[in-house]
This record gives sequence, C-alpha cells and structure tokens, in this order.
Amino acid sequence: MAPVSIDDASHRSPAVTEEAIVELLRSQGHRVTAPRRLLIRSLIEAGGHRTADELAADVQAQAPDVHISTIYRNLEELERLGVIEHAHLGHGAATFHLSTVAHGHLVCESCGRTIEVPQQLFRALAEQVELTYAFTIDPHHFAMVGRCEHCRGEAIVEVAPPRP
Amino acid sequence: MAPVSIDDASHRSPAVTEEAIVELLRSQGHRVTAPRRLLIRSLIEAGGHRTADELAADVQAQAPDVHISTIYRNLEELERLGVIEHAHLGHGAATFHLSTVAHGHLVCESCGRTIEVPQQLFRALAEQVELTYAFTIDPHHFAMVGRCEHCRGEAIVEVAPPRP
DNA sequence: GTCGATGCAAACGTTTTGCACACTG
DNA sequence: CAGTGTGCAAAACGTTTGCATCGAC
Repeated sequence: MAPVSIDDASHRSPAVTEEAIVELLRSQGHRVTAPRRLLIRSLIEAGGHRTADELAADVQAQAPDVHISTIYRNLEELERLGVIEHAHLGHGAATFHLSTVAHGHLVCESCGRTIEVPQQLFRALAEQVELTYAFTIDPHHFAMVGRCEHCRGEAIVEVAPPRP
Repeated sequence: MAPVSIDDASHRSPAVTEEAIVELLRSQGHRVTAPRRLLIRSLIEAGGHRTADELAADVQAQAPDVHISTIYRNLEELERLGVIEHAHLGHGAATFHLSTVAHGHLVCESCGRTIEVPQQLFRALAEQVELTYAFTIDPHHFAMVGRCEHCRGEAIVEVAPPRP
C-alpha cells in the first residue's frame, strides 16, 4: 500500500489536521461520520498516548451514544491507513497515537555510513522499553551503532549469542 | 525517584540451573513444590519466549492437574525474584523468559540518566536488522537515546549530547 | 437506494481473584 | 502443625464479532 504522507515531520508537532485525515478517508472510499470526526479530533488534541477507553470518553463527551466497539473499529481503520499507530505501553490497554514519518538510523562505527530505516522496525523494542522501564525512545534522534556489511569483517561482533 | 535498578546482582546467579532457582526460592522462605519445579524446568529448557499457556502445556505434560492460575502465580513470583522477565511482544499473550546479566543502556537526553537493560531486549531487533540490512548492531556499545519517565513531559531541545 | 458504518449484546482470550483443601517445611 | 501453595470456579479486563438498523454518498 502506498505510504501516506500526513506529516511534514520537520518538527515534533505533527501537521496533521482533521481535514487532511478526513480527505484521506474519503479518497479511500470511506465515509465521514460524526463518531469518526470526533475520534480523529480527539486523537489530534490528545497529542500523546491514549487508550481506546480514554478516546471513547472524549468522544462520548460530545456524542454519548458512540459505542466503544465503534471506537475500536475506527482505530483499526485509521491504523490500516497509516494515520495512527498503537503501542502496548503498560500491562493494560493499548495506547493509540498519530503516526509520524520519523525514521531511525543505523550508523556504522567503522566507515560512518548511515542507513535509514523505518521507525516501525524499532516499534516492538520501543514498546517493550516503554513498558518495562518507563523510558520513551526518541524516534527523531534515534541512531544505532554497529557495523555495516562492508566493515563487518573488521569486528568481532556477534549478534544474539545463545544461552550461557 | 530512585534510579531504575533491574540489576540486583546479589541474587542473580550466572549459571541458571533448576537447583539454583530452587535454592533462591528456599532462601526467600518459599516452598518447593512439584508444579514449581516443573515450571522452572520448562523455563530453562524453553530458552526463549514462552507464553503462560505454553508453559502450562509443558508442565501439564507431566502433571496434568496443574492449573493455569498456578502457572500465573508462580510466574509472578519468579519475576519478583528476578529470575524471569516478561514481555508483550505481540498482540496476544505475554511471553516469559529467564533474565540475563548482559545489558544495554537507555540514556535520557534530558537529564543524562542511564538505565541498564538486559541485552536480550535487543535481540529480536538485532536479528531483524541483520537480516534486512546486513547490519550488525554492536551489543557492547549499545546506547539508546530517549526520555526517562521524569523528563518525558519536557519539550525537546537540542542540548543533550549522547556521549561516545 | 446502496452499501459502509453504527449500536448493542454477547463472545472471546488473557489474566486475576476468592475460597476451601493439600502439602511443604 | 502452621501456613504457603494449590485446584477450581468465577470474575475482571481489553478487545472482537454477529446482527439488525442507520445514514453518508
């Protein structure tokens, strides 16, 4: 699926607007309903991590009849479109937040070569780090040190040794 | 406010054996029962990530009456003792695995605080990066930049230097 | 009018808890 | 024999699904 550019990514605050997302929905043949608009608005205003439950509460503040299942279905849809991502930060419910186009970097410590990699690659790690250590990996300043394939022979590095 | 201390090296033995864990249990005033032994054995033999359900199946292969709730309670206890850790890798059940002594570092770009984390945390990522980008992450110089829980709310300012 | 989206209720998978009984130390 | 650990049942929790209806296009 074609990547969706909803973010200029130049700074930390995403330039995602309700209208941009609404247009994206329409362009993909989806309909724009009241619950959907309210959810999108909540996601944008929230800025950070919010659970489905919290988002539901936001939406229900203005449209009390919106059901939690509608929230889940819409979150699923928005994630499929690349507008949002979800993460499992704690032991409880997953949290949802707007996607960014941020990417990580692999930097070779030998030749200095940099490889850009999708941030998604670090997602599982970031989630786990968040969960276990209450530490938020910064996706914009993310650089991982190692050896590229050309310089690999020069080091002793061994990835993932088995158990002792 | 105390710095995160996952590494309580005092009672983490380098060689993880059933007996070592059993001794740890005893030394902490806990009892050694059949379900407990079997679970410990399964954890050691499994080597990798296993869900509570899978571990229960292992145990039940030899003691069919052991209940899943017993598995959960024991996993909780073993984690409290630092013998194992759990992680939420996918969307489903949590996975459990033995703790290791190797560690990487999380460095807060705001306050400079460093959190030691088990190297195993990066294993899945390292493997994936190796496969996809032919890039070998150096596990010995591993520092990941981000925000600790205390600095999380603060604005991102380009001050803090990742130290070499 | 068509078909996607919704509200509701009910099921789902995972994890936790209250209780009486069993067994370790 | 004291008290921890157990099996069982049931609840708690987050999430998903089937279905009849509603409403955006």
